[in-house]
Amino acid sequence: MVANRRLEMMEETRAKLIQAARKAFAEKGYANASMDDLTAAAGLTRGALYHNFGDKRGLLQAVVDRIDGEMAARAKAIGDAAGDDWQGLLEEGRAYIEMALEPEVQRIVLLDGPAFLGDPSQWPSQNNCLQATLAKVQGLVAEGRLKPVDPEAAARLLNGAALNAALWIAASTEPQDVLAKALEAFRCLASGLLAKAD
Amino acid sequence: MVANRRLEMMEETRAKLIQAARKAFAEKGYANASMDDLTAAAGLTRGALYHNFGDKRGLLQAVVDRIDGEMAARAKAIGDAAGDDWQGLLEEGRAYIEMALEPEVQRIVLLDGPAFLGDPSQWPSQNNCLQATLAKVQGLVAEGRLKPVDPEAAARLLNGAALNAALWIAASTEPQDVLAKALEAFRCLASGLLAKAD
DNA sequence: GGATTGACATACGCAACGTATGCCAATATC
DNA sequence: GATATTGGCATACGTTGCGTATGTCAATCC
Repeated sequence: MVANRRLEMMEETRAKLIQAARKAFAEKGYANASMDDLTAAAGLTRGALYHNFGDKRGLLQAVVDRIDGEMAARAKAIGDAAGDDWQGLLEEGRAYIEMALEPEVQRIVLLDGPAFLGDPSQWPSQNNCLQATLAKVQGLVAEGRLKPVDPEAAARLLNGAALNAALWIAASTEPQDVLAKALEAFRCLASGLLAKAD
Repeated sequence: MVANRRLEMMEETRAKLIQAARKAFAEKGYANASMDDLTAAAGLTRGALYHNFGDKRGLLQAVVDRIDGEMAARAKAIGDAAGDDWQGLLEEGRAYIEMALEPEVQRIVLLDGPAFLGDPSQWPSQNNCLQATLAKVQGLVAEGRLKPVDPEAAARLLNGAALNAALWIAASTEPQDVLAKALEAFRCLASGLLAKAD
């Protein structure tokens, strides 16, 4: 039963480091986060870091994968909850915009991620959020409810629009007000994909 | 006539540093660009840098402002060349996507800029590109050709969509093919803003 | 129960940023 | 026109932080 106690410890170490990194990266940004401070906050040293993640970028990669996965799960749950696929797509967009308001998501996944890891679609995690949106668009195109547009193109542009909306909202002094405007504009843009106006 | 020879020299120094920085930042990224190397390539030392720009971020700021200004000028020229305002908006979007394919623009303005300088709309340069798009959208809304959507919201989401399209294209192995798909999708999305289908 | 593996800590070297200081030419002052 | 002064830029230094090489100790293996 007790299997490998060492592997258990290692998983715990990785979890502690990822947790501390989420906090540090979100607060100071990837570039300004000190690995000494970060590991010390987790009750470890840089030794554990380089042993488990190779280098600083490896840790960022792990953190991004984790958050990206959580985002995709939330978006999928919200999208699936809507009975209608089209409503699901809109809800997913809304969820994406709202999630992007969280400092962790915004700073780590949306700003530092692309800058230090390169284009998100090339990430090993495969950008789960994009995949979720893509699946919905593909379904709607197949049903004929959307114009015969390239599904990947549509999904990517929708995601990009949502991202910028989030950055805008986060920087504004009236987030609620701006959120409403952004969602309305998002609905307008998305409706351009419809085969016929609803 | 000869006015201040020292000020002339200083302008030249600033220009040389900005030029070298454009190259270095585009090739290695902001974080990995060494100020020693960069200034040496310009025939200067870090002394000139800190005297003229304060710090490394100051130089990035100056470079971004410069490129952003050039982009806005090009986009405006292209948009104005179209007789129709709506066509102008689409052309501007196309121009934005295509410009974002240039490594300098992509790496410096779109990736490192937001990561190290924060939200673009907060930049002193005021994000000229966004302003140009915003002006066109405002005009079209006033004419009643677009739905009464918040112009700033629409402009920001359009820009965001274009940006993601560019990242996608740049990372693809078939840029021309992907560019076509992206432009088609962009047209679809934008048409969602129209008061009535054209 | 000794040998070995491996997870993590410790110690070191190096690169790069920012600052303090120095130098020298261009302007100002008389 | 000679001296004083300003300021643009170079030089020198301290500090921080990453990555690697080495050490240590507990958990598994034979």
